[in-house]
Amino acid sequence: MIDAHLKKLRLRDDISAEEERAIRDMISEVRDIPADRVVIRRGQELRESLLLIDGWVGRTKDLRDGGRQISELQFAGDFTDMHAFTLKRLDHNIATITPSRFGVAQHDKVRATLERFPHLARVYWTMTNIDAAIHREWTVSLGRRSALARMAHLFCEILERLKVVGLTQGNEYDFPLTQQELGECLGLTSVHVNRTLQQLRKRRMITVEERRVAILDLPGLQSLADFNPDYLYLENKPR
Amino acid sequence: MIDAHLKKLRLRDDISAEEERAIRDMISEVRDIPADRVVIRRGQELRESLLLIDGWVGRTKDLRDGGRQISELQFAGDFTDMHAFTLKRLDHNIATITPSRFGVAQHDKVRATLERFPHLARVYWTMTNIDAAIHREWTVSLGRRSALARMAHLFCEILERLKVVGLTQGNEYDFPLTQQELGECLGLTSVHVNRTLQQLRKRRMITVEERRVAILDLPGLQSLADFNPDYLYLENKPR
DNA sequence: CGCGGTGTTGAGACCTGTCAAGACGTGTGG
DNA sequence: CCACACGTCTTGACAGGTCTCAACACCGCG
Repeated sequence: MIDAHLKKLRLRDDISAEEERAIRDMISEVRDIPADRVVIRRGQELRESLLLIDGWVGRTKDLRDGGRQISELQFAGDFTDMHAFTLKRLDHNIATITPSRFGVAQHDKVRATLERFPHLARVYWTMTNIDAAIHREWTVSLGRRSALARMAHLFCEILERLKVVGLTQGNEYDFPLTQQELGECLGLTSVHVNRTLQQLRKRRMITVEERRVAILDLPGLQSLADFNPDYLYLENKPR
Repeated sequence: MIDAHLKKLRLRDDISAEEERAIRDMISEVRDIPADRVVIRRGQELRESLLLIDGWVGRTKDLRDGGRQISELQFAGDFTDMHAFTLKRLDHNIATITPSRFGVAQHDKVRATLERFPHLARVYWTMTNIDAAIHREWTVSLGRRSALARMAHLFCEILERLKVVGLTQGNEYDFPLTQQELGECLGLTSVHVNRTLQQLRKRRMITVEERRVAILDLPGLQSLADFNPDYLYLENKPR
């Protein structure tokens, strides 16, 4: 059930059998949430963190004018709010995009586990640092890349991240976002998302249909996006 | 010398005298770097982290077309690359904006200290999580706010962060960025930065002169920016 | 069968970028 | 001490990318 999570961790560092047991023991409960729900609300005091077992989830912030910005997408295997273990409340919402299943880890239990296994503390610290790295790359996208390159970049990122947890088939993956939501990731209106998608299709780089993305020309897409996967830290090192 | 750093930590959690000694012991050396230098280069293997003692520094990423995006600013008291302790290399550069002084912490020493004081591990984890929160807020700025609101927001953020370490005088602070560099933070060209600054001046919200910012109408600026300091976690809680 | 959400298209407006030129201050070398 | 180069700030004219508003097609679902 948390296999995707272990895959994600083990891509970055070795996890012993004992540590694996400790991780499994942290999850006390499973919770299913429908699509389009705010699971964690900004500011709320938190005593538990949620491990995403299945579904797509986003970190979102609402704006005064009714708009919304998604600052990161999350997939199976991601601890959506491990940072709440230290922050105690979040500065953003956690909102489901699809129906999702979460494992619940009580902070008391997390704390005991991480004090017993300082190495695991470093591993989870690494994971939140990778989240920050993803944020930085989005900052670059939003600040400096054109709508077209920005969108190409996002499709490249999602491919790499889903690969880690075995959710790709070749260069294809399920893609449940509406054009509206895609725009909320990219800082674009849904109208412009629509036109930009058409450009990617016309260039025969991707197809998007039936909630599924197929990347036809990955090198071309990566080059268009100026995509360099270094920021995802897809490498096993002792942490 | 690391007083600003301790102020920053103690704003978020209590640090015992023993922990303070351990922190001081982590710093083995002081290093002075001139302005406009890349201190840490993307990808470089790191065995130490740098605590900024004095000066202004930015996390930067270079683009194919010669452009540059700054994804975060850092001031005295900030550990510029504590995340390298777990990541082992960075996905971005650390570049000085002004001449800067750093304290050096060897990772071996950091590791021993944090294993001895698990509470300090959580405190530093908290700090990197706050960096991530700042990244998210910049994502919102770049994705959804106008040039004017984005700039107003940055001036509000800098005021709050400098206040923590005692580098403000009322609502004024030294501000060493060129308009070019300010544009690299905000995803704007220097030409547009110039025009946007003029708007802020015309509205009598700020003055910027002689490398110094004075905020004349803080409530107005915050409202224009839709600024909410929650994301800076300016509160003392046990971590 | 009607309704709401989603995707698509068009026309026009507006924000921001591009290119270019000049003013100003500062540091450097002759 | 002057001449000059250089970086920074400023301004203007224009281009272009993205947004806004609007309308319509399509589809799943109650």
